[in-house]
Amino acid sequence: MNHQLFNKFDLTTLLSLSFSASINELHERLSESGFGDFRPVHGFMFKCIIPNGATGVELSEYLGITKQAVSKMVDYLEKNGYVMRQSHPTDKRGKIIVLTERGWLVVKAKEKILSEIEGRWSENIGNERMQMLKEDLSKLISEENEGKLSPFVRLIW
Amino acid sequence: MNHQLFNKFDLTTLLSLSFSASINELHERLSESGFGDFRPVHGFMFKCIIPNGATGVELSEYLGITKQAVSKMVDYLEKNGYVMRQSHPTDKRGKIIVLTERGWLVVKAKEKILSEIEGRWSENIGNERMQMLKEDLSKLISEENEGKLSPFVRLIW
DNA sequence: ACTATATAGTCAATCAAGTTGACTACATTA
DNA sequence: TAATGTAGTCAACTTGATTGACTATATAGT
Repeated sequence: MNHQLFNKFDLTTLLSLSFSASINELHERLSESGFGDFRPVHGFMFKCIIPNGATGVELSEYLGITKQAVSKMVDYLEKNGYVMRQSHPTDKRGKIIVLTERGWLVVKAKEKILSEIEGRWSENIGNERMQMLKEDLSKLISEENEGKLSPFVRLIW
Repeated sequence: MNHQLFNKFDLTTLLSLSFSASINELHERLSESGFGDFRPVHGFMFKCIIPNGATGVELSEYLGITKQAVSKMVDYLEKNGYVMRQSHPTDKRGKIIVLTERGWLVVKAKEKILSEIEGRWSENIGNERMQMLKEDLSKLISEENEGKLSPFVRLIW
């Protein structure tokens, strides 16, 4: 294995390529499982919807995009059967977005595939090194975000 | 430091967040240095142009996008003074895209900023751990790509 | 040599996922 | 109760992709 070939890359490039590899495989396999209409952008949103639903404004803050963009994304996901809009229990203006059964199915499928990928990578570099890797990345993220989860980027270097 | 907060995340999420953190800081600082019109998508293309230029088709294969998309991106970069189209020495159909002086300036600025970020992160987790991290990521990428550089993804999980 | 086909690049129309601004309905505060 | 704020949607626009059609030049087969 000539991973020396990649050793000249800066950390940012390595992060980009490893992230891409993971996300590519995930969505290829989701597509094979009948979730071809579920796109990479949707996954991050689901994290905020789980487990108790979320309002549009909550989602827009979590994702760092406008509420209008969220609204359109929810239109798409509702049309394709992944989520539902429910009326808010106390605020008549508000709606709560929750997962449908199909929504939960894609979440389960995602978790299964990602843990398989992570498992395979663990075999490659070893369990201890995988543990270290995750710990170190966690530290870097918490340094950057001063401990709280922050918006992400849709673009790449 | 509560990086335990992030430890529950799967590897893919950790890669996404750390990549975002890095790319966000890079482009904020490039913007402050007068390269606000240089966007994250352009960086990956530059890697292929350096050092000897590249044709449109080469770029489209490298980036995994269509040659039409490349052509439009080159229009933009040419308009903003980062690249030039030169005629191909042997193929009258072809053009070679090369960096202008301003193109080289942004590359230098990028390298400086990224190495500063990497340096700061090294102080955080330690030099040895940083070395391990890069080694492990390199291994994962070379497993996935069977040793050759492959297209990337513009989307996120 | 000549015709077939393949390739490099561009143009035009469309799409996907974001943006800003305007608006309605409901909530909250003074 | 009047003034202001907030949740969500609608419409128009932007950016970075796409597919399909086209021109000019290269290359391969006979």
